[in-house]
Amino acid sequence: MKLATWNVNSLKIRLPQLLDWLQAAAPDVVCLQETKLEDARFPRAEIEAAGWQAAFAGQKTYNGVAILSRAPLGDVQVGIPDFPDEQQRVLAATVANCRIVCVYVPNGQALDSDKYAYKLRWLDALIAWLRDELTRHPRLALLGDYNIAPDDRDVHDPVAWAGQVLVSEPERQRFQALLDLGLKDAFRLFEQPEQSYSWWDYRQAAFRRNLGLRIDHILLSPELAARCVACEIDKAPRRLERPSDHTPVVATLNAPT
DNA sequence: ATGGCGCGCGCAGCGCGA
Repeated sequence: MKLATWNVNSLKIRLPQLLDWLQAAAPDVVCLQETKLEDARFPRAEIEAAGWQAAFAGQKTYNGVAILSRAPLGDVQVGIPDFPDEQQRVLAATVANCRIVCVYVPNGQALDSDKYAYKLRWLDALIAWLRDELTRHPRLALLGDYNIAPDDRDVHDPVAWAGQVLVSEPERQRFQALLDLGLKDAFRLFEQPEQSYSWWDYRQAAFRRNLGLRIDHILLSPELAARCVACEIDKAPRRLERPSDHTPVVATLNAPT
């Protein structure tokens, strides 16, 4: 089973690329972020015609998450329980006996911003919810745009980025708190190329120069981590015309024994 | 040189992302 996450930065613009990528990469479950579409405008027909089930929770202009699956999606849940939020950033569903949680973590903008305080509160609520959720779902995968580069090796220029949003210590502590729940960073279960990133700024020819950050992650509960045989960043979509600034991350799991 | 690009909205130029 292949699980994937991709921040598409507008599903309206990226739909043709997404459909091509689904065909080429052949994942089983895909979590999307920044769809930027109201539910009434979600391209359900095109996605279903390509052979996918879809659950989605969107809004106009900002945010928006979706889960696509070859197999039926059950127990769809929008948002973090007991954390009222107008921003559509969380979607969970059960697929093939696994709980899939799709997240678009707030960016935070800057350390002195209200948005940063919201990011930390949001992450605390996510952690508390997942602690509980893991007791109910031993097979759980948390996929998405975390807007956190967990380690200096996930940053092209750690000195320039030191202390800034996406790499600050409070954010990294929240990422560690997710690992402390027993979740494993699928990408780091394996030997990886140096300077592996999942996002590059549109400016400064950042992709060509590989000035990126690794901020899109797949975290797996122990039971799923034990079945994980590969995790890769797929840079191919970033080379296309009008790409998303993020690129997909894919984890491959063996069938349960 | 704090911009630089791309997106949505909506029809000019701004807010936002990371």
